[in-house]
Amino acid sequence: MSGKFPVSILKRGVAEIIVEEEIVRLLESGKKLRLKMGFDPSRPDIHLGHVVGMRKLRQLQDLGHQVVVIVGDWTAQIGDPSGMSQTRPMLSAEEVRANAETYMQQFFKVVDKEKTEVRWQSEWFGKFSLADVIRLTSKFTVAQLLAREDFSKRYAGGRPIAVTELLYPLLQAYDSIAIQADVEFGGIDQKFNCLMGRELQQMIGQPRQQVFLVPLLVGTDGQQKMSKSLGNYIGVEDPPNDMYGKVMSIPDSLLIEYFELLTDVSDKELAGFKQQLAAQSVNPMILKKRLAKEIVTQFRGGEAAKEAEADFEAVFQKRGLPEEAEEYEVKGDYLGDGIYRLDITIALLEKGLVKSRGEVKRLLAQGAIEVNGEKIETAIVKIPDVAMVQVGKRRFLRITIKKT
RNA sequence: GGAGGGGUGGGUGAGAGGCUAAUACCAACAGACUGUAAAUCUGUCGCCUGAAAUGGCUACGCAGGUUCGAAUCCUGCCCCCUCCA
Repeated sequence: MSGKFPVSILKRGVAEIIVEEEIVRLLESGKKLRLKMGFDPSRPDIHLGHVVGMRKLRQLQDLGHQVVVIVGDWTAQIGDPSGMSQTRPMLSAEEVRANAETYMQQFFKVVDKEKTEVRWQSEWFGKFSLADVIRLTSKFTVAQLLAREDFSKRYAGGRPIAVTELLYPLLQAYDSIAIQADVEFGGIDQKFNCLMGRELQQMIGQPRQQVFLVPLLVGTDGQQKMSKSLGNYIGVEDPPNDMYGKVMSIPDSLLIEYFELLTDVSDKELAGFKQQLAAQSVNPMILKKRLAKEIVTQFRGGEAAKEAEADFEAVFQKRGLPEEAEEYEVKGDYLGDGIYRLDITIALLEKGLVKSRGEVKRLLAQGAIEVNGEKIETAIVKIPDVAMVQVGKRRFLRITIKKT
């Protein structure tokens, strides 16, 4: 693990490194580094935004370094009782455990489990006394904490800042001491917290950790950072078809960024893509399909990616039908000649394709429902014993008549 | 302890007794177009009944009240925020 390492590790998909020279020195020293990554178990689902940093961890693991994941169970159980931040609900121990489990299982889709140590925050905070807490806080001033952009803005704007919020950076900083982190990873929005860790380590005489910050991935809306609560995310657990489709739904302008942060497509090839896009010599759709396939392959394997692509082509490019669809069985009135009559509303409702009867009416009025390829105007249809119902572009239901 | 501001549909945020199921924007959904679930344009966007005009129900923090009629007025309560102590 000593000596050489690919420069791209420090260049591609990196927002900021503090301090770059030091980290280079560490990497060259041959020391097995402890790479810290925190995880907030109040939200267990991993999406592509997290994957950016996870890929970095993996790259460094492949050089022989050690990942230390910290499950923030202790802070998650405290939550943020002020209710100031909805991202910090108070969780029970069981919830935390369950979340951690699903999280880790997703985490290891990218990060090498063999080279990962999982630590629980309560290992050290569980033993903390009030005196310890006060001792910890006494190392910092309010001004120091307010230096964080998020806080200073709110303070200046007269908006509330909960005391617990002020404390979180300190706790996170202490985590670095507890596990003796050499490098902490996080999104660029974690910069302040990570730097606190660095300072605190120095105060107690531990070598200061380096800080490795990755960019925040913009979500499918092309505007805001990817996050579950904004609904602009692509989850690593999303079914292949959804994952593929969601990637196809990102704005064209995000293409290069996604390739850069989420795939192993070489820098050289990337440069080519950029050029082609600029020269408009390629339809962005073609590149986006490549991207979608790459991403689905990472999480679901090549086979699933191929199928997802085939379905996408069939459904959206040829306006056809997917290979598989939800099944629904009902009785229908037999009209003779192998034709049945039934009201598809119930089926759509029960299968969750629509939210209400009102929605069915709206969709009908908009010509959005097809049965066996024909637009219908009322929910009462005459069909043979099997019918494929399509609602909009991407909702499908196969209805079969139950024979009694 | 004191002074002031506020709680409206998924979000932001108007409305200050009937014209309001509630402006606008965003999101979402649909249609058209496109080799994309990109972009763009158009439309829809509480629930239920009906083919539909219509009708019923639920909704503007909670509980009551005034009124023919309230998100809008009154009373009590709960919650949130800011500032001064």
